[in-house]
Amino acid sequence: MGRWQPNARGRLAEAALALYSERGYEQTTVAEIAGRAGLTERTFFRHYADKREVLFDGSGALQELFVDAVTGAPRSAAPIDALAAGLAAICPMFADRREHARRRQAVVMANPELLERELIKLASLSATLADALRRRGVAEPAASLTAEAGVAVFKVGFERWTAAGEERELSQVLQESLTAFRAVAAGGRADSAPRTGPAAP
Amino acid sequence: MGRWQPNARGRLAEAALALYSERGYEQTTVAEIAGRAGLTERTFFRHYADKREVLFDGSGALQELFVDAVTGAPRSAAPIDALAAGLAAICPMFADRREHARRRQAVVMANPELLERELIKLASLSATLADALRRRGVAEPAASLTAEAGVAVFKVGFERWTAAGEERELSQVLQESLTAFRAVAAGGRADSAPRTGPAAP
DNA sequence: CATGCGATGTCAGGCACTGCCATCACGTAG
DNA sequence: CTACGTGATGGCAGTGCCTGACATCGCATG
Repeated sequence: MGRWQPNARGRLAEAALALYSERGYEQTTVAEIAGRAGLTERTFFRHYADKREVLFDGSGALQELFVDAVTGAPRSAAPIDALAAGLAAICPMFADRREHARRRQAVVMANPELLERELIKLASLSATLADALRRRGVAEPAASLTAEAGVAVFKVGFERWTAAGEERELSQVLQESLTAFRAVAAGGRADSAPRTGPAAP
Repeated sequence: MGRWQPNARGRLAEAALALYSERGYEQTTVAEIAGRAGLTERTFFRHYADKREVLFDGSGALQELFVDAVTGAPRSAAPIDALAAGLAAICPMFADRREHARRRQAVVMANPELLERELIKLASLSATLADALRRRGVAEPAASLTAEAGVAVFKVGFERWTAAGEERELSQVLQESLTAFRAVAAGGRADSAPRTGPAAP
């Protein structure tokens, strides 16, 4: 047996989520997280850059899956359809993890500092997606706008999935969000009433 | 004459932008900002909640302008057109302020902590816009997605405006971004080539 | 056994931010 | 004119996040 217990990183992440849930993010000190994981504060900061990052371990893998799927979509696919392929690719990552996602989502939404970190992760995803789209030949500002749209669909869909019942699959909710988005952008009223005239900025 | 120099808040904001530009955000201490404004560190924190907030004084007014215009759009206007009215309403706020916007933009983009704050301000704007749209009768998830789209158009357009020459007006750039966005969401290739088949998530 | 290496611990310190109390000019009641 | 309340500020101590420098310890390799 080694000198140290295995998986220190994972133990820190577990301890942090548990303590943030139990007593709140601000009321939890890094020393307490480290202590619960059987480590010291200094070691916590060797594994995670700061007190927030400990909740965002999987964001790199998510971004990689999403972007690779967009890059690998058929050359004939329109930008919005390449995005759809990316959304489909990340769904397996959350299979059997809805309960974990719910707990994490509750903690993040309850703390502005954590929400800020979540948002910059999504912005990083958006920037990388825009880059992938440009390599597919999409011009600006269409590439950036498409990427932002994809992230918006993911964000809204993911939130609805965590709030939904067990019978609704993530892939299904994301597909619905994408469909609703297409309708809105096309100028639909989204409330079954007829429309009349547009306005210009 | 009063005991204190007037406009302490504004002096702090000016000093902060100047120091963040000159020597960088991380290399600037709050005590230095306060000193440059002829005040103390303690007083800085009475005017601004933290070291980042000092760069976001106008965000409340921006949000108010945007949301009020969406709320006040004709009942007959589709959601996306109400958004266009909001985008038009905020343009005067930046008249003759492009140079200030450029300096601030450069500082914010160069520092992840400041970018996080910028993103949460935009998220707050998005949430308030979604609320305004729901009050107009727009259902979910269309309301949230439309709001996210509006913020995306503003973000992308604003960045392009700060990077553009003096002859391009903000209202013009925002209108172009909105048009590009509509095209992308409709499934356009955005690169003048014909499209073939879509994909589903 | 000697040596290097990797993960951890220990310690000192800077800086962001907060709570508490003091200060001081100004306005106003008496 | 004096006394008192008020609002913006200063001073100071304290907590917690985060970092740099150095020490420790088990393991692998020679």
